[in-house]
Amino acid sequence: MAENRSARVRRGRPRQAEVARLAGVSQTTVSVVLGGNKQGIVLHPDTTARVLEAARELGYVPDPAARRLAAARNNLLGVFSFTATFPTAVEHSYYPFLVGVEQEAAARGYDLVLFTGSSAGAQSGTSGALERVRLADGCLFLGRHIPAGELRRLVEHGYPAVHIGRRDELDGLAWVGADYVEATAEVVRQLAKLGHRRVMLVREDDDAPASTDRERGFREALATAGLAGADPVVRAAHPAAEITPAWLRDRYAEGVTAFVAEETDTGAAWRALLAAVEGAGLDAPSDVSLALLGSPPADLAGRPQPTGFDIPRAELGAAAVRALTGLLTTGEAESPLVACAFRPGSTAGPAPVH
Amino acid sequence: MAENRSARVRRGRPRQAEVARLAGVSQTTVSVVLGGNKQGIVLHPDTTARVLEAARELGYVPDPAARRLAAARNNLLGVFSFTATFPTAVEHSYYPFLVGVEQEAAARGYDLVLFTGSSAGAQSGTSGALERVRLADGCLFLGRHIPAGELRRLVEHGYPAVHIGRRDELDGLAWVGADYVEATAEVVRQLAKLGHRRVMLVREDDDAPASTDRERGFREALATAGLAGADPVVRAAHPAAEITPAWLRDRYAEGVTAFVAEETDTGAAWRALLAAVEGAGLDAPSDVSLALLGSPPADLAGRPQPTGFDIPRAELGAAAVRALTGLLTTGEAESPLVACAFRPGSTAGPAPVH
DNA sequence: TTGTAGGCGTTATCAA
DNA sequence: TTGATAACGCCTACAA
Repeated sequence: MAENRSARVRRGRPRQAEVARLAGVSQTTVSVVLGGNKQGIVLHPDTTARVLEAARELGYVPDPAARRLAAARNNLLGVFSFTATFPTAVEHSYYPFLVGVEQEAAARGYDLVLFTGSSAGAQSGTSGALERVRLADGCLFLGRHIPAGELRRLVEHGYPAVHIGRRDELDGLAWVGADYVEATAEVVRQLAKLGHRRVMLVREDDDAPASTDRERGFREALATAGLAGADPVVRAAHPAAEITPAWLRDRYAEGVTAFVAEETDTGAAWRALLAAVEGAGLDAPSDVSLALLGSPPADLAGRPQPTGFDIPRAELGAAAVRALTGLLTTGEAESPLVACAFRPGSTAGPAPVH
Repeated sequence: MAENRSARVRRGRPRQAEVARLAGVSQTTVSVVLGGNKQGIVLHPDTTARVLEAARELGYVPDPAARRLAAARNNLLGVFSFTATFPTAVEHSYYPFLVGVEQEAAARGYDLVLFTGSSAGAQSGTSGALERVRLADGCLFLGRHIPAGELRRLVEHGYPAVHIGRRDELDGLAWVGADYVEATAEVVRQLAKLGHRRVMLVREDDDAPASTDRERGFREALATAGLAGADPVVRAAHPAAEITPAWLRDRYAEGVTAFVAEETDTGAAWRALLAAVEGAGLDAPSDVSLALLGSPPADLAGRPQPTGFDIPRAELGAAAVRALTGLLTTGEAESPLVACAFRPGSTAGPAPVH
């Protein structure tokens, strides 16, 4: 019987009606009082006090589903990642973003719901998994490969959504992202200032915005510095195989004195660059300068700090929450770009007299 | 007006009633058909087909809030940690648990609500922060210092709660924990098998269950192996200061050939042990054998694998979810102990002929 | 100043 | 086989 199940399930979960009974008022009054009395209704202070006390005593917490259904808000923010949020391999995790998300959400009085729709346990690709997020007032999305169709549906229906990471292909989807263009340009400017005239970028063979933004910043800064020349960009599908000591020696012989690597999940490009330099019998930063457009992989954290920039992941998470709450309250999101801080590091130095 | 807001929110989002109208059936029939007809009601195939077709045509997707409200369960599990769930300082301390929690929750169709001790609900008053977890159907707790008073209140109210880590002092609180007693005993047995007759345990000066369990397993195994002797346990409040090369040399001179360290947050005991052995001019495993009751700190991951055991953190998280969902559905939790796998490692070897 | 009544979208019961 | 009808918990005009 429904009665039985309900009674069992809601055991220990008081409802407004019970608070009302205890306080000796109507359920409506409880709703008004606990709702902060936005309507400005004049209530007797005693009534208010009794209701609050009763709610406290019972440990009343509003049911999020009911709140949402009544066309009100939940104070729940969703987080949905297209891969598991906590994958076994820490290096693929969104943990650093969550640090900022959690802090900013808490500061603004929102609770966080982690929708597990796409973790390993769930039937992957289950269509409709995204719909669950509608339990929350709005949702943050992250991950490389988004189910565009489902997400589009949500956005078109006016559901507040913010993607962490630039995402232009979905019209109307708000996003926050790191300003890779500017951050990369700054790295190039620094190298130019150190006297480097020929700089090369090693990037993945992937057209993610994060990659193309870096390349754009790279090329623009080269042009501005008057360093445009032979094609300065290498796309490496398998960096370890392509960025060899021989390759590096050839570039060096041609006059290239600085190499810049894109940050990737595995850090493959950076690893290959380090190995190639060592294999070529060269030294950074005395012979060649190296820079990394992002952070080094965890297992290389002990090595000398790469010159480059840090992606402010926590700050991005916080900015995403601000954008989402902005969408929720004023209907408009704030500026989507977050600056990356330049990291001097110790892998770049003055260009050698060649 | 409420009408307006509701209308705006559900714009373009068909309801079962509309599917019913299009299919020429009642809304109930739609619910039954789309719900997979769990009740086994005999339906005319044509009816079913018409409903499905109408739903497809309209792009019907159920409203998660309404669904959860009607089901009288939100399928929301809380995860509460007294220190920030996403600590920046303590590197990923809860991360491994969350991996298992997320997977198991996803597999069972639950979403996660993330709470932190410092910020839950963002109320300025910290007291009562725990009450917010009632938003979820049940909650997982982790961390060393959970406020017992508040937690007791929840448990006494019949709120389903499971603690990750043994926690006996709170009557009626369910928990899951690693079987440190057995795992530690196994390490001692292995050392005994290698010929060690005198083994010492270095533990923290803290009475957390995780510590006392290890000590118990240690002593029991020693007794069973007939190796009981002078007090084999050292409590070190500041391992670095107490476990010195001189101290180690003295023990070695007394005939101690194997040292076992407890795993701690910082890995201080293990660090001190390694440093002391090196400082004493000894080598592991040729001179002395070392074992670690847990995993090494991240920055020592490159070093040789310590002999010892791995705490199955992900498995613990998963077990906690199973226990909690068991509480939610059948009212009873399953077996709380999870076995740790012995890790051979390379820091222990045959006892030297002394 | 407080209470009544209706509805949000879904599920489940029970009569037709 | 299908269709009223009543919850689920909360919010909010509106009446008292």
